[in-house]
Amino acid sequence: MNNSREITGDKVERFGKLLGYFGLTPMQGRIVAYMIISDPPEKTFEELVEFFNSSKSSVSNSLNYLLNVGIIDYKTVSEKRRRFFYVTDAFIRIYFRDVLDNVRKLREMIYEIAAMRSPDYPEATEKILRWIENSNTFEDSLRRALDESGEMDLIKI
Amino acid sequence: MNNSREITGDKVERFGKLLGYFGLTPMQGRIVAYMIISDPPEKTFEELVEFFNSSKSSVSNSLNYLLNVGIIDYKTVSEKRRRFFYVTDAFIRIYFRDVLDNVRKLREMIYEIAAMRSPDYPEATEKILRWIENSNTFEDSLRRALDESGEMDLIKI
DNA sequence: TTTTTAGTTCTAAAGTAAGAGAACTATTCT
DNA sequence: AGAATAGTTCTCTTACTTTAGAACTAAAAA
Repeated sequence: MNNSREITGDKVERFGKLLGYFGLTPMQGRIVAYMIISDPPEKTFEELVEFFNSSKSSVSNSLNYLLNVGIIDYKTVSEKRRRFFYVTDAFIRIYFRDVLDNVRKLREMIYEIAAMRSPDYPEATEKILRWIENSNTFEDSLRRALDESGEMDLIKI
Repeated sequence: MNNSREITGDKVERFGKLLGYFGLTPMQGRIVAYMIISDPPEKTFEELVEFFNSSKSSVSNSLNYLLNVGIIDYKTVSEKRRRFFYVTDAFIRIYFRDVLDNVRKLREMIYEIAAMRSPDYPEATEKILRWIENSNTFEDSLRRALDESGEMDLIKI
């Protein structure tokens, strides 16, 4: 238990880095990772600043971003002023919602382009129409997966 | 037709920017967008440098990246030295393959964390197990969608 | 009313990444 | 062999992002 802080810190860094692939900055990733890995899962502003030995501004901005997109939320305890932040259930679905949104935009754009292409290069246009089919396949299955995993929590966010 | 170059350029910028959400740099996005929008769909190095009025290094690096990940390919014409680049069919699936890969890594990491958590906060651990379920749902449907859209072209890349 | 708590906001510094420009290279043509 | 083609590779600049540090603020406590 004496070097568990080191081990935890290392895991937080590895997990935090992985979260970078999902669009979080290093500090945002670290915060989410730390909340998931350590006990208790609720952390205060001050605890985060201290654990990471980082600036308050960095933690403040990171927490506000994470709150805004719904990855974290907080609870209050009566007779206590500070907030206790924790990671929400919606975390993974938020990422997929963004992916879905991008694919929808892409499909719309490709559709627009297919419609305005000259008839001189039918093969090129056919290829584009296949992309639209592909996009539809991905959109449908993503949407189904989102529904399956319970879109309700997302809506309230 | 006199200002079609302007209109095309504008569409290329808008589409290119959208491709930025899929992880491409502005120049990579512009190149892919231009190849999709304009006729003929095959473009040479020199044409790209000229159309975008950009540096050869930027186009060279962008093309090599796009070739490496399989978003574009090229054909040669006998008795001609330069290569004719075009966007492959695999384009959208490559993006989803990356998403799938990230989700798999995330699930593995979450699983690892869930396994080593203390039993003191069962609710937190339960939440994590729900994330694993969620990840599985997304992974399965993405994998199915990838299979459906024909993984074969991807394998040859 | 003063002080403390729990942050926020502003400016600036450090670190990254994209693209430019020029020099360089390998192949082909003359 | 010399010149041209079709790029590549290197270094530098500019722009953008992330984090730090310090000053500031609103609410609660003393």
